[in-house]
Amino acid sequence: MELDERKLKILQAVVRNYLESGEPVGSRTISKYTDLNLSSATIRNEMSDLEELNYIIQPHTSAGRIPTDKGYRLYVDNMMSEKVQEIENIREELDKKADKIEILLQHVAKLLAVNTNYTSMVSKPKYKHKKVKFVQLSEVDDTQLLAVIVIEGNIVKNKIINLKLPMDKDMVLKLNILLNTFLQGLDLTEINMSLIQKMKEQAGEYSRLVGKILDVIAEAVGEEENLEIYTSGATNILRYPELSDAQKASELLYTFEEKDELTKLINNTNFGEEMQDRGIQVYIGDESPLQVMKDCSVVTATYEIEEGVYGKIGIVGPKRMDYEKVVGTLQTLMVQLDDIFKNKT
Amino acid sequence: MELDERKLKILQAVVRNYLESGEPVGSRTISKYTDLNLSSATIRNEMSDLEELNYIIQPHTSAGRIPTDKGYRLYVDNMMSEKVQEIENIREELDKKADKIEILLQHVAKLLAVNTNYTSMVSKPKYKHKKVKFVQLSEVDDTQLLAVIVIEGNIVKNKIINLKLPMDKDMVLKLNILLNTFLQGLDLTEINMSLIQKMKEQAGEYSRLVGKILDVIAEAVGEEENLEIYTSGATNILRYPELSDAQKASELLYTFEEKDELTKLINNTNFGEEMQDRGIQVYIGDESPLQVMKDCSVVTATYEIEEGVYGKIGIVGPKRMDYEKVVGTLQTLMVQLDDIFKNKT
DNA sequence: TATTAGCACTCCTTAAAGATGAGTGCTAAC
DNA sequence: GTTAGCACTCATCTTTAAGGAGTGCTAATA
Repeated sequence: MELDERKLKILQAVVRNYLESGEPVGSRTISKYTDLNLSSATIRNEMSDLEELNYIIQPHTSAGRIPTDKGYRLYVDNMMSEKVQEIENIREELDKKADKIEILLQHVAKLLAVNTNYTSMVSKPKYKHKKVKFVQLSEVDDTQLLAVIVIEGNIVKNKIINLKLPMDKDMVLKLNILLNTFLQGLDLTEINMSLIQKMKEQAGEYSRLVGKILDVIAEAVGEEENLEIYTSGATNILRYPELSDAQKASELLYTFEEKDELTKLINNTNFGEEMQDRGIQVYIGDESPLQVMKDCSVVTATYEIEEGVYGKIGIVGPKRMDYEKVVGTLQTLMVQLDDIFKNKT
Repeated sequence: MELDERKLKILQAVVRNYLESGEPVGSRTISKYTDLNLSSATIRNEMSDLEELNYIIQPHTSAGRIPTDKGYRLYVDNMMSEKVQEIENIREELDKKADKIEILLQHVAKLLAVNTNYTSMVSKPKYKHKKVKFVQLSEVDDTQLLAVIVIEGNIVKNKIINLKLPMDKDMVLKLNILLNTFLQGLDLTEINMSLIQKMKEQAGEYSRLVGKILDVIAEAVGEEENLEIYTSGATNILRYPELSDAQKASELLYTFEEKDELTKLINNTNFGEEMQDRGIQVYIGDESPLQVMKDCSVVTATYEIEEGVYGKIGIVGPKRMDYEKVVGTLQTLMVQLDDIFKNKT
């Protein structure tokens, strides 16, 4: 059975109302709230139908209705097709901080949390198949070497290496040439055992040092792998009574504190269901990849900082989330971020 | 009026008991709990005295007693003088991660939180009057320069600088020499305008580049200034009913999420009241420098990673904190950290 | 036929009213 | 100085009742 215009409007009214109040909404409220000019009795009949169709549900007899996951879903799908455009001046805020990507992202997270009153999370972009761009050893002092590695995306890693014996200046130069000749332009998977063997041979007595440096490279690249996540506004969940009972709140907050669970969310790119614009995905209740969030809704968006290098931004809140605002904000943010990254490069 | 042995023992019993249960403790409980072999009636008389002296208090008539801040204070002071020594094998845990100081400290925070079931925080050590140890410019490619700065304490900072025109290799070399000659061994306050002027003169057409690099240095050092704080186990506060009502919990959690308030705690080194060993300080209730923590107790300890370079570790929990354990754990931890830093340098 | 008014009914929420019990203070006896 | 005993207080828990929001159904209406 298809929903006619009127049922749709009523459903929408129920959802909207519930978003604001968090209380089950009754027929009389809808009757007044909408411009349908129908009596509560008529609404009741329609609501009864909607309940039968599993879009809304009564928490108990003689209570108003609240949307089911299916109801939210319909609402979201419907709403998404409408043009949402709130050009905000988020941009200004961002420009100030656009210097270091970590700080920028942390800032983005905060901005989102403050703007929406939900919890936000931002993942650091994942560089895949990063190539080594540049390697350099320098003497800091007699017994300390500094190894600097630049990989694609201008990620710079460094490590201090302690030496037992002072090193010849010429040797440092030689090693530098050796390292760069061998490694430049290579991707981590291409640095294999036979290559390492060759390098060590050429390094002669310093073969152990070369080994160490390669370790640093591996570590540097690897570190980037286990993707970092920045969160903000975790305490916002306490604003919503339906999430803030001791048990749930505690679990949720713990998840945000520990963060490692969140990677599941970030990695869950379900291309099939992906939304049209900018990869915005909405998970409602059980749809979420995370069990702890079964009473929440999660909205994620993908941002791209350069070809093939992307990260995710997410909002976690109660099911009665203000989807319009969240999706709108995320969309604007995506545009802004795009801009910033384009102009930067 | 001085407390006699027996009163002290009773007070101690009240505190201990309350630490465990979180409930007001009655006379009968004490009568059984201690080895004083006194009837509950006697205990009642003594408790009545203790109440008059403001060491304990009744939340309401016909309830047991709970310690006042003053009572806790006496307990802590008394307990601290006793030798607490629980050599734990925290060490093992730490060694694994002792690589990057950020990771180490984060790990310390987590370890503490897990071990104590309270919330922990660790501040990154503050390097004062850091001297520039080494500066290096390298060409990454035609239009990108990499500036690396090593400052005392082996803190490495780097920044990619985009060039409009490719740069001569010789020039890079020259600039490197220039930078190092001028800057090595200098402290930030010593890099003044006249010095900068001189350097720019010598750099000729690249004076703007020198300016940029100096900016990077300033930024690098400055960044280190606003001290970072790592926290762990913030959700632990929800374990304690007296802290976990919506209002308090929310404020506390927010404080831990935002962190910037915490600097007040970290910076509050009150040398007057400092504890004998290793600068352990205990703030009970209102004694805390932070208003939000007026219902908590805070224990902080200072660690030193090298002469004059120190950071702080803190534990925040309910007033009925297991002071013995916390102080003990902190002491052990201090020893371990000392060890690690000594061996590393 | 679709809409609406009216009414009985359900069941959550809140408040009030006991019942319970832990713990005290006091007194009198040991 | 210590202790047993007992009346008394007051939070907490349980029960009960009142209130009210909202529904479903039926019958009347346009």
